[in-house]
Amino acid sequence: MMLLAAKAPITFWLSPAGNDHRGSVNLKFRQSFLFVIPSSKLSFSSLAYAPALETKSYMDVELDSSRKIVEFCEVGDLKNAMELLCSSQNSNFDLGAYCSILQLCAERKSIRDGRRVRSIIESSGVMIDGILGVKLVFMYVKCGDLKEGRMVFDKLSESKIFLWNLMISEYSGSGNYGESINLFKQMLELGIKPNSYTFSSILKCFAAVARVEEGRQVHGLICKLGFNSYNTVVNSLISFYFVGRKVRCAQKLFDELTDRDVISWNSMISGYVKNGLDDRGIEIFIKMLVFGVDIDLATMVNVFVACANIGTLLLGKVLHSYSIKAATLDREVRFNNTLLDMYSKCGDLNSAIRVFERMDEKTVVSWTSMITGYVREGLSDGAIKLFDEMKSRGVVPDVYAVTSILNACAINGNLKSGKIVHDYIRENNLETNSFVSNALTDMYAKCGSMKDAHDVFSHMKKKDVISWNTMIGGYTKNSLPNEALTLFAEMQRESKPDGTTVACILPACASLAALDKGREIHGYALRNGYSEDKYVTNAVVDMYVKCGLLVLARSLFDMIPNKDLVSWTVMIAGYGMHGYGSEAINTFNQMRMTGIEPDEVSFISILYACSHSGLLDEGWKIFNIMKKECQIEPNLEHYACMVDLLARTGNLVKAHKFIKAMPIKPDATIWGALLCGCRIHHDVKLAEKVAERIFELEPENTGYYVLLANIYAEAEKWEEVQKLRKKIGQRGLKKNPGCSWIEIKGKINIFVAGDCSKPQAKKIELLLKRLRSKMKEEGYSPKTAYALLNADEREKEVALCGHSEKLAMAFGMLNLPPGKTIRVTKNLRVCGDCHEMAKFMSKSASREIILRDSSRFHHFKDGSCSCRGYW
DNA sequence: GTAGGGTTAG
Repeated sequence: MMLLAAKAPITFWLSPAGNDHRGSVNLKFRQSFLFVIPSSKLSFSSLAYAPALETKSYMDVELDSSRKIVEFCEVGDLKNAMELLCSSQNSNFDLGAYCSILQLCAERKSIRDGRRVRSIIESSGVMIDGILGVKLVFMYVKCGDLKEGRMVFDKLSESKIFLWNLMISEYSGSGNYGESINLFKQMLELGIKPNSYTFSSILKCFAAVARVEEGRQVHGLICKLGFNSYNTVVNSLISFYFVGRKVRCAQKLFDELTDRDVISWNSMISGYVKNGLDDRGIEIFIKMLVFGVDIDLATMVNVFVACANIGTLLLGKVLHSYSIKAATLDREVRFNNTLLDMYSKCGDLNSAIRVFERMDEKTVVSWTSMITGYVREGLSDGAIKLFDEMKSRGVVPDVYAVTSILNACAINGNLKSGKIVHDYIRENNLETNSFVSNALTDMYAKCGSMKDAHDVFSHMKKKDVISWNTMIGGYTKNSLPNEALTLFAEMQRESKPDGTTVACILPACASLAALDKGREIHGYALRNGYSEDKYVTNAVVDMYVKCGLLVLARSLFDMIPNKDLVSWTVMIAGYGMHGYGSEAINTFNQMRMTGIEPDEVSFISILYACSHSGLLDEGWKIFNIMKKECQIEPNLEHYACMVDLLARTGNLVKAHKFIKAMPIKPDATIWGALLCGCRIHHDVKLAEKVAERIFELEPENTGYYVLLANIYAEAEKWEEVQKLRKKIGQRGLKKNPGCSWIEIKGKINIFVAGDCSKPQAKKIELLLKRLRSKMKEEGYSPKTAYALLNADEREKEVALCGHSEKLAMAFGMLNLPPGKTIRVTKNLRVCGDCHEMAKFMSKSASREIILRDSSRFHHFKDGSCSCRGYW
């Protein structure tokens, strides 16, 4: 006795008598037993014991062992079958034994045993072909090794239709539809006749890769070969046509099918539901009941999905009780998952919770559906709690659960929870999934942390269009339009922007008043067929409104065939911004006449429009409509509009009273609106009172200190101005620097107050000086109060000349062709002196100037401004 | 006999 190999598992030869027969190989092979003992079990005692094993002649062993292996396999005892196969090595086990054991390996998905069986067969010299080939391929594909299975399949001298079908369905199951189709074509070329199994598998493949035309040809072949009366084949055809959106073809096949089974009915319901025709799906279901067809799990799952899509809670409830009475489906986890999802989508979270709590078995899908239900109801905290509970119960979150909870954190702005989820994602390597990393980016963006968002985004190996859109939209919504535009330019080099990209980037153009860029993107949307998308059209109108092209915006708005609430709101807000209050009201009334009722946002737009046009009575009327006709409780923003309206129109005392009578606690914005009014109507006393309240509420907001300082300056109370300046300095507050910009030939030129470093600075200075002296000649005097410096008039005048909006306007005069409208945007409110100068410029140079400040638009033409003082 | 058609979430 001796060891032949030292590697695990150790194989050694043992002669029946314990003698070494190595001298005669053939003899030894026939008369020996092959032992395969794992090295860990190899010990002196087992070696010592081995020679004492009972021995028989090889013929007896072979018959006995084959029969015994089959018997072991029949009772499912793979362990003993394997032990016997391995321990009694001989070349002549019968095929039945090999087949049985390969079959069992396949059922148990034990590729290790399967491979061992294969090596034993091969070392015994038996050819792998015929039935053995079939079994071996079957074993490999069932154990998940499609590649090895294919290699064996390719070597077989001839293959029965069964194996072709097996390979086709396995490739299809692993998502490799192309290879399934290749095999199908190959078998047709070889003259192998497909059967009903082939057709039902292959139709799914043609549907999955949307090769509808080829699928139709297969339909032709089915008819030619006479398989068009097989219900399995027709059922597959029905599904195929539904996937290809050929609803009528599917219905026709169903109508002509005499031998309908439950799957035929279910296919019809599911097909209609997947084509968005939920009503038709439910109709089929009702017919099914009328015909007395027994429903099953798939029926109810489809029907609940239809109810969820329609949002018909009542029908959902009826069907819930029906299905419990008709069958015992409510123990099925899939049934309950769909059911609770239906309840939550129909807005009945409590019923969903009841279903959830009664479930014996809860899978990650059940938990995810509940989490999504909570998110849907805006209960993000509850969603986060559920997620933690799920984890503590040992349910492992998958990609869906993680994206759903990230969505909850995003909606809630809960950065802390979001970061904990991110840690979990990192630990479990889920970041490689693009859904997860897109959801992570979105969560960070919605929580306002664009740095973290960019971190996730930049580490993504594969960025899809959603990744780009999320990031660009994130920058836009976080008021970082320049970053959005830079990323958009980068995206154009690496990926193709879609309609969503356009809808995400246009607000950035709007906020920068980057008209040329906006036009370019609008053109891109038109060329690529995105201009039908309602998000795009609304964003286009909004962009033109905010870039000052109100007339164009209106004509594009008129061309929108199905205006939704957002379209109307954009237009109303547009009129408001440009000071066309009565047009805003007309549009508002038109909207209501078409049956669209305003929401909170559109009320803000219309109230804002009234206040910027001084329409006091109309504003009040709308404020009352909001409460009485639309049952919308006004929020802080609505109150702020009303205070603004009262204060602007000079009703300062009324405004003050209105604030005191508010049912909700006023914030700094409300008092700020009153403070603005105090400035317009020069009420220093009230201003001081109001400012005191504001400084308590928002001590860090520099804007209000500046506003009060302006009020003092206009009243020439220089001491007070000085005090306030000191206060600002002590608190370490810095005045937000005024900055204006103008786009020329697509390039945005930014000017900061007093900035002399710009190109053409000398020319600009000269132009402004000339204009100033001309203004003086015609009787204008500079509004030096706006200079806010306790200096002499001459110095103030110099300071005024450095205002950013003047620099930008002058730059426009110098660089735009004569007659072309000058469009300037400013980050703060326009200064009174600049406002005067713009009026003058528009007249003396006969040029329209459109100035957008942080509050509204000013159209200057022939020496007057559209704001008529309301700003 | 082994293979096929309908089944929940973002």
